[in-house]
Amino acid sequence: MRVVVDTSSAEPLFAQVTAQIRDAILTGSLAAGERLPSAKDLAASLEINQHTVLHAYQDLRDEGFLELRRGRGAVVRKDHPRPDPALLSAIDEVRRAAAAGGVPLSTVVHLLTARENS
Amino acid sequence: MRVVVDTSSAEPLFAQVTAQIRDAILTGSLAAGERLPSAKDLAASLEINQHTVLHAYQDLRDEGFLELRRGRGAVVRKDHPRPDPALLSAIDEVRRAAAAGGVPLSTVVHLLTARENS
DNA sequence: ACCTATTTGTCCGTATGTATG
DNA sequence: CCATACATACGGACAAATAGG
Repeated sequence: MRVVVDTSSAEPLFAQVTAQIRDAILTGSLAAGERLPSAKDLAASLEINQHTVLHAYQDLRDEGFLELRRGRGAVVRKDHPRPDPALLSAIDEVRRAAAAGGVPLSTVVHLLTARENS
Repeated sequence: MRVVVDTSSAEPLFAQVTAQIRDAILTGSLAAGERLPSAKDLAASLEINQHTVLHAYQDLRDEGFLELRRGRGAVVRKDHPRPDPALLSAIDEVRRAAAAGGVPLSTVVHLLTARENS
């Protein structure tokens, strides 16, 4: 499981971790039942605080992707959410339209994520 | 808006705050559009940490009850979730059954909330 | 246009508790 | 009994958005 963080990014560190792990699960590179590194270890390897990783883990738990247990660690749930086929095709459509219009993906990401702060 | 916390309770402080505010909203004693005290102020009046209150506020935001804005504070959303009538009647049913069987509400609460740690 | 105070958002560090193995 | 690992709480610091003067 490869995770990287960019301290200079505007995206919060915990959100970066959340997004990457969520992605790893959705793409299958993190299999159901698989155990994640402990928050302490992952934090050490990323050189960030353990709480920041725990924040990410807890968000993923709330989203239904992880099961967290004291003393045991974080495990990918077997019944974790899977992307709706309609969503996948919609994403595909966006990718095609962006490519056709010469719009860089970074712009698409910006349009997609821009919102009133929450 | 009256909130109290019990430090000796097994329920986490932030969860106590979350539950009481959620309840106040659902019962209407906290009206939509109403502004909550700042996390700092509420924390001071409860003699707990500001972060603990913020944790509660952010949970309630995630549940759709509050809108949080920097510099502005926490406001009850106009379109906050309302209890499903089916849920309310189910709760009523539980209350009747418990009363009929002489089961104390504390037992019902225990049965209802007992679960594997999350 | 500027400055200040307020308020939430994030991150770090530390400490303690609790469940697991 | 002991080590591991998540859970909660406290404290401090700084950033960013908002509101008001």
